[in-house]
Amino acid sequence: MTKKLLLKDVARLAGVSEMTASRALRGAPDVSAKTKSKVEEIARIHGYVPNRIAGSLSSQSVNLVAVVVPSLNSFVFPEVLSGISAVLRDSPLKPVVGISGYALEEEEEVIREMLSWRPSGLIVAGLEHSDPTRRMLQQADCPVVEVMDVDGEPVRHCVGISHLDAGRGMAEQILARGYRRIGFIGTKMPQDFRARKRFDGFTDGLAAQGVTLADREHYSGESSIQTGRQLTAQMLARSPDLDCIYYSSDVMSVGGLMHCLATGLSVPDDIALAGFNNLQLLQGLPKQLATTDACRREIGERAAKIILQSRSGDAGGELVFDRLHPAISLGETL
Amino acid sequence: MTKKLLLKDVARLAGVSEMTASRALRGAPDVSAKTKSKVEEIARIHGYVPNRIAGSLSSQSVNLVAVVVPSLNSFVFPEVLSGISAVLRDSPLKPVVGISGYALEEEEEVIREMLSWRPSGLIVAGLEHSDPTRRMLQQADCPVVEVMDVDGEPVRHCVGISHLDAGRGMAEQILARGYRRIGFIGTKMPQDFRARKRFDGFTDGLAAQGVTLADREHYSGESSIQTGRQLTAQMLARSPDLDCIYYSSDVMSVGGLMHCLATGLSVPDDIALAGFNNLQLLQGLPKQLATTDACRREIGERAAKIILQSRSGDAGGELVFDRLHPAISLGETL
DNA sequence: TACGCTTCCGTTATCGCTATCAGTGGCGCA
DNA sequence: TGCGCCACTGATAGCGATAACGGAAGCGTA
Repeated sequence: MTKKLLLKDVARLAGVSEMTASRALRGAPDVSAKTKSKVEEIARIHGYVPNRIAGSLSSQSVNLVAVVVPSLNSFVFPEVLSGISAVLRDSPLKPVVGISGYALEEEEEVIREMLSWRPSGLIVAGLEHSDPTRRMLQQADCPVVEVMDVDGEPVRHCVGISHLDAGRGMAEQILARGYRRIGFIGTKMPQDFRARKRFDGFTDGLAAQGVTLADREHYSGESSIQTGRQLTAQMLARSPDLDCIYYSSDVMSVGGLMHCLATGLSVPDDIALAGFNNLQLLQGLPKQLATTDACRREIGERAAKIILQSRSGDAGGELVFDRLHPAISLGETL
Repeated sequence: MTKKLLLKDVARLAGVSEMTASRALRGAPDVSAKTKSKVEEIARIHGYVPNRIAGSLSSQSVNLVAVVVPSLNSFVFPEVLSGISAVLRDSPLKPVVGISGYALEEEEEVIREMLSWRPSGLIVAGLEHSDPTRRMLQQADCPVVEVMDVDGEPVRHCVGISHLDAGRGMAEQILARGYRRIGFIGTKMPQDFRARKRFDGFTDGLAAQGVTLADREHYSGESSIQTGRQLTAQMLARSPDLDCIYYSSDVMSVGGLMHCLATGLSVPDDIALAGFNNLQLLQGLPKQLATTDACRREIGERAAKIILQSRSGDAGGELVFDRLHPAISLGETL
């Protein structure tokens, strides 16, 4: 923990001006190879770490992309992130993650914090925001992409899938395969807008063919295999005549499958199961669970590309509204 | 996207000086209640977002704690993170996550990037670093905590468990229950130092009682249930007389369990299984898998507390070396 | 009235780096 | 020789906020 080392120290030690040292370290042009290597050498030896706060203030540019997601525990957002990282990898931009915890007020706080660092872009999950948040997004002087969902009014760019359609689509598949006594297990609605949309789409899809939900259960807190298993057990105890359960998340449907394995229920003969997301988690289970792919990685990739494009000169840049089309895989449980 | 709004604009609109506006918005003292609410009102109406880059440069303080972990996909680090977040929640500090991808060069880059933002603290997973990284950590003028592991020489503070002991402990348990034909499935060593230590501890523990590994398999890439299942199938095909497999991660042992479920092998009668981490994922499976708790959340909490403490005046602050003691749970698979 | 104290607000000087522009020396060419 | 141009380097002026101090009222007390 020696004295703080500043650019001017490096410059002095290298026998050049601050400006030249700055240019050398940033790889800016107009520095002779000899000078450059001398400065780099000095910086390396002394372990100089530039102060990006000062640098960014001066250059009015920050090489960060803010990414705001509801949670990292839920298995779903890390994959969006890796899509983003992959695209940003060979660009000067780096992603920075903020967690909103499925709460609009917290989201507002996190986004305000993020924007106060003047990032080069902002990617945020979901279309639903508090009014102040929406205003911040509108006024932000960087590209903003709302991801995951397309059912609503984006502030600016948008990449996602229709969760309404996803729910509806699964309803159709389930009905087409003859199931009629159908249950639903999902998160408490106010927290997770996309889960609500899937639910609405699902009941819509059932209603279109005159079917109504036979049972439903809403839980709060993070989804987990255990919760899925418990709620499935409860629901089947309460409504033993169900022939199919639709879950708002794969993690939960895995729990359902575990219940069936443990109690000897045959899937899908005794009970059919379907989830949502197409999590990596589903690979390797004894039965391939039915699910809808949420295009998570692709959403991340596209969002990052939008940021890169709107940055690269293209003054303004087209407003992107990217609606991806998720594929249902029936697996072996429908 | 109106013109950028600066503090001076807010000040002008509120009819006060920049300094007063700054104080009002930060909740600093020496501002009358009336003036304060007026400034806040103006700021709110116009959606002013302070520029923290300028603010931090001026005040020489940044309310961020850098957290560098190898991955977010692996199920293990999100929980460390939530421990950190929980402790930091009611402090002015906020965690910022960086991903090192199990590669020392990338870690070096990420840490350099992080430190260039002059955070109030740095938490990094693991004790193994490149030389330049180690030098940066030593010179950093903020508290530094290396977490997860205690088998080695920390640069400064350290919170974690002994993975050597964890491996050794599991070996003892396995031997105590009479297993002798033992296999190991884990990640490729150069990538994951803690997995290697568990492996070393494990073989040590076996050797202490004259047992050697009957088979072993190393994979690269992220751990997954599917990989666990495949490698288990391969290993059992190759070495059908194994009576126990130890995995370097729970995700993998779940895969092993899935293989057994699918092929009708009885656990632990035909084959015993044990993993590591005590992931939440294990809850709700048909069989409770044997594992070692890695104290992930507690590690995160303690690390964050160290940061908070060394910040709060305590000039210097004691050097903390916190060795937690993980508990083995035998579950139903040993 | 004079003096001290508190309360509140403004002026000035950075913070550490980079954009900008103004040199400086060397070289080619007329 | 003189001029222009190129390659490189340095001096100056910010970037947008805050720290530190200085001052102007308002009030109580002697």
